Amino acid sequence: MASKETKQRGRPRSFDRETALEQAIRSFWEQGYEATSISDLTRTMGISAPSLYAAFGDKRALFDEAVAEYGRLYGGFLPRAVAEEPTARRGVERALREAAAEYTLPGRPRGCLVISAAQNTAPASAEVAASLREMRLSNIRDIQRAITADIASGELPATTDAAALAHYAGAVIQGMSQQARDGADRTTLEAIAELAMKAWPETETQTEREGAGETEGTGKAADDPEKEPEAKAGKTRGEARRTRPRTADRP
Amino acid sequence: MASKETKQRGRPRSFDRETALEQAIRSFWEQGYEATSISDLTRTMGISAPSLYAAFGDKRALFDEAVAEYGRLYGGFLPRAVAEEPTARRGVERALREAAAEYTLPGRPRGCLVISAAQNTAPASAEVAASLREMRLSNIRDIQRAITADIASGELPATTDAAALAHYAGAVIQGMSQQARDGADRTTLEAIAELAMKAWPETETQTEREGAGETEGTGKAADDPEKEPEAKAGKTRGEARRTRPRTADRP
DNA sequence: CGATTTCTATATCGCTCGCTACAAAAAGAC
DNA sequence: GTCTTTTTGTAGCGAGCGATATAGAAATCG
Repeated sequence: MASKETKQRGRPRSFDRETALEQAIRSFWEQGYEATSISDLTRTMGISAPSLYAAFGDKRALFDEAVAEYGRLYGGFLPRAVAEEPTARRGVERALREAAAEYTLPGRPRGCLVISAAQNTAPASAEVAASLREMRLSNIRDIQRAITADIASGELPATTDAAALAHYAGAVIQGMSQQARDGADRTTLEAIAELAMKAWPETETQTEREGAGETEGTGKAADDPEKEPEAKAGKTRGEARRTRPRTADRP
Repeated sequence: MASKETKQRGRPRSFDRETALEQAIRSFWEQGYEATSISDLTRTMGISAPSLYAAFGDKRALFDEAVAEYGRLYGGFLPRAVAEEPTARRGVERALREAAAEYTLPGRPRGCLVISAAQNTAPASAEVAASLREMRLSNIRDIQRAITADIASGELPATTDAAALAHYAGAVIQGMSQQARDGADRTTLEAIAELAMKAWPETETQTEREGAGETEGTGKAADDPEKEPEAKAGKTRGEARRTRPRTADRP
């Protein structure tokens, strides 16, 4: 099945679907779901309404596809950082640092589409709001899972309140998104992120290790956001954190 | 000067203007500016459209009045806390604590109208968005001013980055608002607030400092020795409640 | 009592919304 | 070429938007 040899029969599409989707992402990212009208979309995507509906379904389907692509291209840094770093602290620290950069990159809408595109939602689009809220809660659950694992492994004190710490980190990220929309620059957001990490509980085994002179060497390279496509940025990453080396940092 | 003794000449208004405004606040608070339609408003306010326009002007004027009244009734706790507490730390700490309560009070829309009602804004209402953004920035400037004063007085280390610390506090508050909208309960928000304060710089003169009497400590000493036993719904009127004296933060 | 003033309800206005018929246009299949 | 399939632009659907014209209802004034 799925032989792509057969040529399209009818008149070929005169626009690039991915480019058009990219423009739709920008519109939704900047204005949110409700406030982005079909005529906004047809203008920025450079196509007519019937072409839009033929290629993407309806407004809701286009938005869903835009959100999925947004997660693949822009918004996946948080679950990625949490999944890839060996400790929750470093994961959150990296996520906050990357958020500071991602939320303020020149030439992009500011802040996080998922955080901001659902608000101001009329009852008619309650489904959209609920869907995006679920994504935000899922991100917080991801963080909480990492924290719980660190408590179990002794990386964090047994007295740590995992849920509270996770919600704190989520709040800081959401607050940073809000402030980015309000014009805060990258430096300001980075300062916020750095301050926020001062609230993180002391590492249980802080004094004993620290011998491995890793410090900067690898961190610099692993710092670059949006590098690997990360197959699916979707949710339901049940055991995504099994990559924890648990042996300090660097072999 | 203007004597209100003169009786109204025509047919008297058949609804209570303040009650109607209160309902308008709820609608805008829950749904935001854009998503709240005139028919939403006439339904919840219990009046017809012409009555609404006669009593409040247009939708924008009604919203402005609703925001002003919101600040008077609900949203003024942050500037109040910052202004009334003797130190920025205690001001922010109190503001965060009050935000946790205010954002989740039963029978009220969740979160902060100012933070959430402007997002998802179409170009047509750019003015509204700009106006609310300016209010958020003003709140952050208030915090920053208090921090700068504390640095000058030696209450905070001279190395403290006032702007960064202020933006951090603002981000935490905005993140808490977002999470309140997403269903976080008061306990969760309080845990976030408590964690956030662990990032606050150590007080310079942590041990003594009580009798030295800085200038502004004159009348401001109305910093209430615990008299109110945790007033339940006592939301307004800046009575500074405090669970423990300023000796230490940790049990 | 009219006369005047002000509020209320009905019934829209012009506009934009998301969405879609419709037929011409452009390709492969025969 | 002719037929079939798909995309294209035009043009417009019903519904809801913010805002109003109009006329009747309810109060005070002389």
